[in-house]
Amino acid sequence: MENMGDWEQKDLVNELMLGRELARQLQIHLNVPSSSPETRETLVHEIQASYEKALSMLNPTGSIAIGVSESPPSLSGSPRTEDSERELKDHDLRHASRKRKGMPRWTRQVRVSPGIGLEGPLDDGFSWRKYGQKDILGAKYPRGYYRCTERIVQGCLATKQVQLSNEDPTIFQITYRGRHTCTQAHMLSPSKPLQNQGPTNTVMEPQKPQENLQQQSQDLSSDFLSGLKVITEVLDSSQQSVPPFYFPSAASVKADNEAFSPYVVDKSFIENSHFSLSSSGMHHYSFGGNRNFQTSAEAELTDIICAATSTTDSPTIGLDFPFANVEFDPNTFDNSGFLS
DNA sequence: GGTATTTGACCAGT
DNA sequence: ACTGGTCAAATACC
Repeated sequence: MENMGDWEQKDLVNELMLGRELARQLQIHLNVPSSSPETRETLVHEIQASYEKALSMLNPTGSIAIGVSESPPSLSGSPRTEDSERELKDHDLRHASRKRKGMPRWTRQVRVSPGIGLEGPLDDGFSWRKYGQKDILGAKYPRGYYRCTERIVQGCLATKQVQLSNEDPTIFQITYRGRHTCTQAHMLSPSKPLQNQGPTNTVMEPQKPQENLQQQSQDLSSDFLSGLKVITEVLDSSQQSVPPFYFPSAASVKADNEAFSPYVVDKSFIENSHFSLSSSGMHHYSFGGNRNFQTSAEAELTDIICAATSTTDSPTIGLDFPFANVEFDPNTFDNSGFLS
């Protein structure tokens, strides 16, 4: 058994190494004329984020991590989450524990500004399928459960939960769990996110440099940003306290949407603004509606916080698997668009 | 008809 | 026993 100190130190080292690697990448990009300014900027921000994380580790009172703290780190000392997932997958997804206790998870909060239209956390480029919604004790709004659409085909166990903040309905709390093991993860590249996008939609620009930033800072490991687009419906402020809230599940929402409130997420938009990956030609999802809402370009999307929490050993974002062992996996960076 | 979502029930962890 | 997470049948949508 290892003591906490060891874990912290390990995470700190990982974070610092990550920063070093990012700096290295930046250097490479600086020497490559074809490298886009956005990429460089992203790297810079990533480096900063990495240092901030490292500092926050040294200073527990730091405000970076908000955690969704979950179960304590694995006592075995080895990052077994991924292995556990694979085991489950290998055995039988259906019979696997319904509560994936050992899954790493991190939360991201996204603010949507009513009246402006908004958007959310963007596209992570992953396709998600809603498999449940539940009222949570103490929460005003239900929580929506989404899983990677590649789950069945590729056994990808990544899932995410979306819920409106109790205190501030303008904030979406998105919790990612598990790592993407599907091909989507390998195809994503923040630097060129919308490759498959057909018509350009001005509605939302899924990948602004800043967003890349956010993404990378949250999950360097790539996979996760999840893609939601949240659109704020234009309603009167009086309605902000809002009634029923539903999550965007991709599509269906339409009918009910009308009924709900300030935030509508609706698949119908997809047509206007979509993101998606499509290696497999799956669906494009986006949350948000497009009816009376204003869209994203002006939307004030604020990624307020992102925190990563690993149930097992790495409490920091981006250190989740690949970095947990203090090894950089080129693919990881590749996924993040750091490498060509 | 195929695919995605909804929703009540079931199961596991605390 | 309670709560959160997932399953799966029913339903809706394209």
